[in-house]
Order: sequence, then C-alpha cells, then structure tokens
Amino acid sequence: MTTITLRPDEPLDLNRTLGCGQAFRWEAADGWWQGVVGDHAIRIRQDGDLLTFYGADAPFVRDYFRLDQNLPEVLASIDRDPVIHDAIRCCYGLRLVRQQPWECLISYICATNTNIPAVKRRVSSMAERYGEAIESPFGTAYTFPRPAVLAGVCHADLWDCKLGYRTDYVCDAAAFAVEHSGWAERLASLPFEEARYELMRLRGVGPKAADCVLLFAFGFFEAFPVDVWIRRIMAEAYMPELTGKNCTPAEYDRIRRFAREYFGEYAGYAQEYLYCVREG
DNA sequence: CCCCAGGTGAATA
DNA sequence: TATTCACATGGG
Repeated sequence: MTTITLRPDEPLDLNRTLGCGQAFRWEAADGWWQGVVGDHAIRIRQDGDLLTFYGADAPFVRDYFRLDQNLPEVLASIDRDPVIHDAIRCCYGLRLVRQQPWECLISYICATNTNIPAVKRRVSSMAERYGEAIESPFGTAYTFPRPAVLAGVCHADLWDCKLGYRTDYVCDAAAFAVEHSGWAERLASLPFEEARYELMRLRGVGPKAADCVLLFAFGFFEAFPVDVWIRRIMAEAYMPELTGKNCTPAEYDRIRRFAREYFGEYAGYAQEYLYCVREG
C-alpha cells in the first residue's frame, strides 16, 4: 500500500478522471478503482487529499495522473466564458491521464459509432484473451496485448472480441505497429498537424480517433476531438450557425480550429471538461 | 420495429 | 469537393 498526499495546488478528482470515459480499463468496485496501466494492475481510491493505491509506486501514479502538470494554471487559461467556467467548476480536478499509445490507438479504433460500455467490453475482451496475466492480491488482471501478439491473432478470433467491422482496422494497425516498431516515438517527435496526418493514414482512424490518441496518449493538448456530444455542445454554446446533426469533414475542421483558437493551447482540456459536464 | 452510440471508408455526382 | 450509405454491436 502506498499513499500520496495531494498538495492544495495539485487538485485531483479521481472519480471524474477515471469515470469520464477517456480511458477504458478502469472499473469502480466497492469504493476502489481497479485498472491496468501498462503491466501494472492498480487499485486506487481517493479520500480528500489522500490517494491510496496498490500495484504501483508513487512516481508511476504521479506520472499517470500528470500530477506535476499545473492544473489550476491550465484551467485558468481555458476559462473564457460562463459555459466553460461552469464546466470547470463542476468537474474541477478532472485530469487527462497519460495513456499508452498502442492501447489508446486500438481503443479509439474500437470506439467509432458505438458507446463507452461497448468499447470497454472490447478492450477487456482482447486483454483477457491475448494479454499477459498479472497476479495481484485482488485477483488476476490482464495487460493489453502487445502489437506482435495481436498481429498473430487470426481475423475470426479477433471478430469474437465483438469488434464488428472494426476487426480489419485492428488487424491492419497491429501489422503496422509490428512493421514500424518505433511508430510512437516518431509520432511524438512530429508537430501536431503532421502527427495527426500520419495517424489518419491508418484505416479506421479518422479525425476524431486521431485527435483522441494525440490528446490522451501523446500529450498534444491542443487536440480537440469532436464527437456527437461535443458537436452538440459547441453548436449550442459557441457556434449557433451549425445546423443538422451529422458532422462533415469540413465542419469538423471548423469546430476544432475554432476551439484551438478560442480556448488556446489547452483546448483539449476544454473538450474534456465540456464532455464530462454533459452528465452533470 | 425504430433510433442511437466518443465515426469512418467507399461510392457517387 | 460535398453527399450519401453501409457497417457490427448492444441498449433503450
């Protein structure tokens, strides 16, 4: 058991952070959050300014939750109007966790035209079947399967993980990651727009999935993923000229560029706060 | 039976 | 370039 006492200037709302849908491998169970990060099976809870956890050391947890990122400063920089102000007040302490690029990429390929519970089922199904077992005092957990392992799984077996028509895309991505083993490092070294363009060359990765991966795994905080919810919120609060309900590529670009300009270099945080506050 | 969900690719005009 | 459609799956 390890603890971290949060300083007043490093706020964290663990429940919002793990429950908002940014990462798909956390489950709430009897007062604790259980999840897998890399090869760590972690059990964690928050009581006020006290974080208590098993399965990882304090530096690992600080890094995952980006506790060294100055959240009050970040939020002050995006706090431009009453709408985002209310979201910040409501979800204060929500942080963007540092996800692993490979798992994040596959997760968001699996997140198209579906809902969060279904994505979680798909990811955990792949992990249970093809990941490595982690024995912990709280049971057996499974790592997310490495690219080489997933690349070796036949189409029919991946289909059984309920990926549906996304199965082809996951197969392709696995082959890509095996062939370009340094893809994540290379992407991280590129400017945002170039990294985005490179990601979108993968089948099954459009603007939305690319922006999610860049925001959640690569720390490009200017990324502003536009899903059906965010489009709705942006149309209501900021861009009343938007009509209809489907988001064309041109319209997607208009929204994300407006947000990048309006909220600044941490537009991605604004996105996540607006997304999270939709359910109160 | 319908519509919707953290969309995307392919065909078409 | 812009529109339209199919797509597996599960829930309401």
